[in-house]
Amino acid sequence: MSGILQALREQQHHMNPKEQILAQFILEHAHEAVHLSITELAGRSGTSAATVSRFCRSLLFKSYGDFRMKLAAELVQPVSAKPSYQDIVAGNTLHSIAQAIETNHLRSISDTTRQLDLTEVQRAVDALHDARRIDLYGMATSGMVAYDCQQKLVRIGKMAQHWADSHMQITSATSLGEGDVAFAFSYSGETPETLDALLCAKERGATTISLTKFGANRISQLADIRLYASSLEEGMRRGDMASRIAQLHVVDILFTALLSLHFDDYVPLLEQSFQEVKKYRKEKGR
Amino acid sequence: MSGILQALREQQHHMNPKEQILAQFILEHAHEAVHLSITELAGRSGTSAATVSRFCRSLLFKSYGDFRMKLAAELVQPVSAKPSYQDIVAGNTLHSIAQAIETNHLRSISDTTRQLDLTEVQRAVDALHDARRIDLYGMATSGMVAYDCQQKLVRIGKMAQHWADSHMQITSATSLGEGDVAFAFSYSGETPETLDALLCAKERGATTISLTKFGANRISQLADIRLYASSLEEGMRRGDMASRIAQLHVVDILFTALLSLHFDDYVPLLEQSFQEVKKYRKEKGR
DNA sequence: GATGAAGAAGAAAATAATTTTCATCATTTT
DNA sequence: AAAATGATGAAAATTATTTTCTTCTTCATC
Repeated sequence: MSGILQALREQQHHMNPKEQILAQFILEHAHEAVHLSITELAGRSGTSAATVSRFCRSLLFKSYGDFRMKLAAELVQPVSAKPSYQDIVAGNTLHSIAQAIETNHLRSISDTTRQLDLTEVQRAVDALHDARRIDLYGMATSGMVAYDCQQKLVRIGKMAQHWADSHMQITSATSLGEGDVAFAFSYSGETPETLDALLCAKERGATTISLTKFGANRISQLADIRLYASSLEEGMRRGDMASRIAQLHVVDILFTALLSLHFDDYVPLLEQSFQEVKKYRKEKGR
Repeated sequence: MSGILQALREQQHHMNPKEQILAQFILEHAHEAVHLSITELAGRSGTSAATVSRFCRSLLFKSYGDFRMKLAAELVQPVSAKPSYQDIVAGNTLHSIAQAIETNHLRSISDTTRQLDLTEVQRAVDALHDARRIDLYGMATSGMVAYDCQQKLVRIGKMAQHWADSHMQITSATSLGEGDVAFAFSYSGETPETLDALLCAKERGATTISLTKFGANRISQLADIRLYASSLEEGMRRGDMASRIAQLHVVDILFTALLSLHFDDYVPLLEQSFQEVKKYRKEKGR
């Protein structure tokens, strides 16, 4: 079980009463729900159309239609087609560990791709392309993803910075402005340091992009452009491993799209930086 | 190819002119089409909303919405149906880019798992567990992997260091000795800076581990314990993206194995570090 | 070649669906 | 207990979709 239904299950208990009822109905009758109009769904679940509409948008879908389509896409994949996420416990054999991690990573990549909103990707690509300066925020594991993204952007001549230090993140955010981009990475979407930096950047007029786990969270709520990476089930140990892979996967798609859409601008730079590294080594006597 | 798209292709030539145009557009931009409203689709395909509506109903769908949902469901392919590695060129659509990267990453993870030598993994786990100090070497993209590995090791109380700076790598390697571990990450297996550091560590008596692409290469030749991550086909552009994912995958397996085999030693530490981060934040007033 | 029948297609009207606004009610805070 | 906050549904506004109606084209027949 993954994605939308998973997010519903996790967030159900933090919802308003009627929204909980609605979430419960959808969880129990998902296959039926996707065929219902908003009014029908409201009727069947004992709520109102207004509540359903608000519900979808509070889960950060663009509309009820958007929600319904993404749910439908999620439901077509028969559960049997792919093994689901597996947790890791003490005393497993090496083989079962490798197997479980493989399953988690594969799943997390395909879930992420499936739920990727290409319109948002396009917007992110455009924002990055047009950006004067790019700031990347992320702590711990997500800091790594931010760093990876920075490396890629620098290689194509973008002015991109990542600060592992949370004070420097804020300091840097303070000097952003219109035409700049602030890109926040956070598995939970609630990391305070990352949130602060993004908020600061937004207040200065920078375009904000978020890459968080699926579902409503404070960081993506703040962002102009919202990207999501699949999350493991709540309570799963070390969910950040799969999440980090999924986030990198999204970064790869972004970067490749950026390259592909502006091939002539960037590819020569990339080639050049590769050659220069080689040349520099030769000069040192290799 | 199946269902709706197949039907469109077959029936296309028995349709009215505008419907043919519409069918053609949908066949060419299926993934885009499912995100469009009836008016948008009509606009993009050079027809009218009325035509689109009639088109859907003449194909025996209940409504445009019904058509759109079923098409969306059809476009989600099961993992098994995905092709092998794909290269990325200029001017691809976002969808094909996302698809290609997904395919590469999925493939690279399963290849890596399949070819993983669990005996070597076991040896690496033991070496890491027994290590007094662990040095991690890697440049650029592989530096990220090294950094990720360091983060994990530190969280379970290991003395692990990663230096992005090649001079510091050597400096640090110089002070290693028997009972220490030097772990080299390199996509190509030929990165001179990483090779130098590993060589230096080996000469001082440290146990050496390598994580490189498959096949003979100087770094793995030097290492006592050899791990491999799948590489994309030769000549593939930007193979380091998939390779990095594969390397992280191996790191995850290593780390999880380490945890699982010494559960009682490490898991409390991990739990503790997690709680401390939370507590520290609270004290700052959150 | 003119005439009319049949059907294709878009404009506009009608209908339906969705979102937003607004008023009400319940709950919590002061 | 009063005020403030927030949840909710009714209704209004907006938006999307379908149907109707009209025009235009094509093709068969005279």
